[in-house]
Amino acid sequence: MSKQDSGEQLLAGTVECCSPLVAEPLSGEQSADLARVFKALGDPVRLRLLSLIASHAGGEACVCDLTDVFDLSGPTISHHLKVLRQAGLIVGERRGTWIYYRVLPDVLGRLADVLSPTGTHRGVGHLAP
Amino acid sequence: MSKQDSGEQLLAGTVECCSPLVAEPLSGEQSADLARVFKALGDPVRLRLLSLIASHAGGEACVCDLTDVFDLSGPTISHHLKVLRQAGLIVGERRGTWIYYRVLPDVLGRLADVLSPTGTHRGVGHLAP
DNA sequence: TCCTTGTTTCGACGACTGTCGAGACAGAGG
DNA sequence: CCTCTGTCTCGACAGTCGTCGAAACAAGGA
Repeated sequence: MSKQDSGEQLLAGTVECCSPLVAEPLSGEQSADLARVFKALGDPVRLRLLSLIASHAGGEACVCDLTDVFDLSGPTISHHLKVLRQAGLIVGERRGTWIYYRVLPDVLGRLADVLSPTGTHRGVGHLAP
Repeated sequence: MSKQDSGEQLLAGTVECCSPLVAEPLSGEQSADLARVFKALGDPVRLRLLSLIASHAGGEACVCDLTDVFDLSGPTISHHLKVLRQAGLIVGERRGTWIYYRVLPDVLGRLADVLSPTGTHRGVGHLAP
């Protein structure tokens, strides 16, 4: 356990399948990978954390900003941040006393692609050049 | 309780918020509604069911087609279909002996919108003919 | 050095979820 | 009428999840 987390950013890589849900049946492996990310999004607190971080000035927010928004204990917020981190949706970076979290936009774009009926989600055109 | 299910298609209506996650912080209510739908998508079996239905010929599939794909009992498949139904993602219609399920494309499009970094998901212009 | 503040990890608890078998309901066809 | 097939509902069970308090770790300042 020399690293910070176990499988930190693994999921972000696996959700690279760009065929939309409605076009062809998902394989067992694809659906398992996607489900992991959707499960991370399937909690109101995590969803709000994600949007708070993403919409914060500079695209990043420190934990101290996030804790005050909810009526939840610090450890609980930390737990949700860890889940989002392990899903490859956010990354944290320590700068001095505080830790700043930032959203990895590619994964969101790919998820949007999968959900889109057409699969044509322009705006993330530069994800795999 | 004269209807088939309790809150069958309620969620489909509430997920009409089109401001993307990354643009502004989600309210508590918005995040709760979105989380319900994402939670429904947060299971590999349900994700696969959804794509099997959506990609099936004619845009619909009967339960008998879906059951054979998985190593799961009938009641379990029925349970997952109910969850997808209650999330407003699919609808079922009985025709003779079999029950056919169909995907409601609007919700998927709106979810794609929310996840998209730009929020520009064209293709949902003609959702209510 | 010690102390204070910010953040995470560790156990523990109740609540929810996925799965199953048994049984009930709905149509079709004798 | 009865029977057969397809689908759903009902309980029950193990496993997972969200939450908390206590404690540990990290960095800065007196």
